[in-house]
Amino acid sequence: MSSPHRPHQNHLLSALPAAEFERLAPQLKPVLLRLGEILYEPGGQLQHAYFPTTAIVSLHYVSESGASTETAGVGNEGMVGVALLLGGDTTSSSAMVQTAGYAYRLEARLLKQAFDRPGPVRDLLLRYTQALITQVCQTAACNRHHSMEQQLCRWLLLNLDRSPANQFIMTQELIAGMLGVRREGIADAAGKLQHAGFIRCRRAHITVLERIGLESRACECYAVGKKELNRLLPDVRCH
Amino acid sequence: MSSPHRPHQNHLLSALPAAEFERLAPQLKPVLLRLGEILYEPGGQLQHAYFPTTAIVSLHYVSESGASTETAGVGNEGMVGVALLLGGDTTSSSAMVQTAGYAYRLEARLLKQAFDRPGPVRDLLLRYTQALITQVCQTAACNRHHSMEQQLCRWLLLNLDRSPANQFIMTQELIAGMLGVRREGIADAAGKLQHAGFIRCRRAHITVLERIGLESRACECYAVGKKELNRLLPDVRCH
DNA sequence: CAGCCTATGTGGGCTAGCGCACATACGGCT
DNA sequence: AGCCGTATGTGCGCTAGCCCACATAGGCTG
Repeated sequence: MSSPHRPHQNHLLSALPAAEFERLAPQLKPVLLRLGEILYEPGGQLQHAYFPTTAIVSLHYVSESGASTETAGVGNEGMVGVALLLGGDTTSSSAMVQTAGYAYRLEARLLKQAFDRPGPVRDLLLRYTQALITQVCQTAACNRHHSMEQQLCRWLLLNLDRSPANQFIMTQELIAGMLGVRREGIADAAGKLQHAGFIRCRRAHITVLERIGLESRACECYAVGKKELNRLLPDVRCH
Repeated sequence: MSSPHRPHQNHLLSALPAAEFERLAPQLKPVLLRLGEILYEPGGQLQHAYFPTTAIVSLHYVSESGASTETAGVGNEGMVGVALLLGGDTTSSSAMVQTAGYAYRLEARLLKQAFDRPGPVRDLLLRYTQALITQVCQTAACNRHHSMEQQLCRWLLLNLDRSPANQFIMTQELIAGMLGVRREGIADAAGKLQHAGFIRCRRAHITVLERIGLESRACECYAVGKKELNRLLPDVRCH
């Protein structure tokens, strides 16, 4: 059956050996995440971890002045709530739902329990943590050196990989907020990509027409990051 | 005795319970790290972890075009080689010695062994990993939103906390390379700070005269990051 | 179908930081 | 002391991205 309620749509879950998966499965609760929903805020206690299937979550760092930047995104390739594994029960980041959809939720206590046992679950989660760190490092470098158009292309591609469709339902303002830039900047960059025929923008919709085009204009960060993810989580199918 | 060869000068090591420390101590080998030495490069196998005492190591992400950015620094508050814990034996970052000094080196195999046993060593290392992630996230946001002068102040303060003295032996060119900006930019920002009387620049030397001044011109990132580090590693004295 | 709210396109002035090109000054060396 | 290599100060033109202000145009609601 093709309901959205299949844990295997999350690549981390599907990479687990059958026995481990069966043990975890009854504890996973499918939840619908709504656009804009905050899964956790800086300083708050994390109650659950989330394994997105169709939802996409954005991890930000929000500075005092209110300016915010996405440090990493999490979709069906990952898990939200790595801080639970690392022992600080809170994070200084916040996690916001960027694309509405489904995720499987696991109670913090149960996650820790699964993680404390040596074995494939722990290994997988640790490797995912490294992949996440890599993504954040890349974002730091990308923020410093690459143009807005390059960053937008990278961002679209990253999220395309996490999406079942080739269309995002999302305002440019929201994207700008994610990347920590001005809306006008995104409008400008998106305009160029649209002229080139790579994407098509309608009100609150962005459709990707030519993926190759985006890849050619993205900075290397996208390709490098994807390669690294595949290296770290080789048993996980990324499309 | 006040030789540089005391593991306790590293805050992670000194935070371990005595019994754990004694177990690890014979496996720690003091090494002198020279300025510019590369501890590991992207893709290379990590052979050792390092616990700096007086040395400071800079973790970078180097992009294809050669442009590089520091994603985090590691001094006596931390450890170089977190990737060993996470299971990818390599990293996509590189680690370079930014301030010459001493560190204690631990073989990768022994580190993993200590980490695999549940207990304080593992908990501490995991929490340190989270602190490191926080630092990288901050760097990403800081790169996006804050001025060069603010970032320079943050960088000086971070490294001051890791230094026994109030002086850095280091060219401005090197600092620029770390931050991923132009040398002239650093010269400019440093010039302003010098005019204000906060620092004093001689050839390849920067002396901090008024720490408070730097704090007032740094972005919030410094204070927030330090607070978070203290929260995550409360048993570790940061001065 | 008409009205309104919100999303997107566009333009003008401004600043930080870049790239380049020198001038200068420090400090180790013979 | 004098030399020379390297570190630092400075200036100029350029561009990306900022802030602000407004024009347009989807698309939902009544």
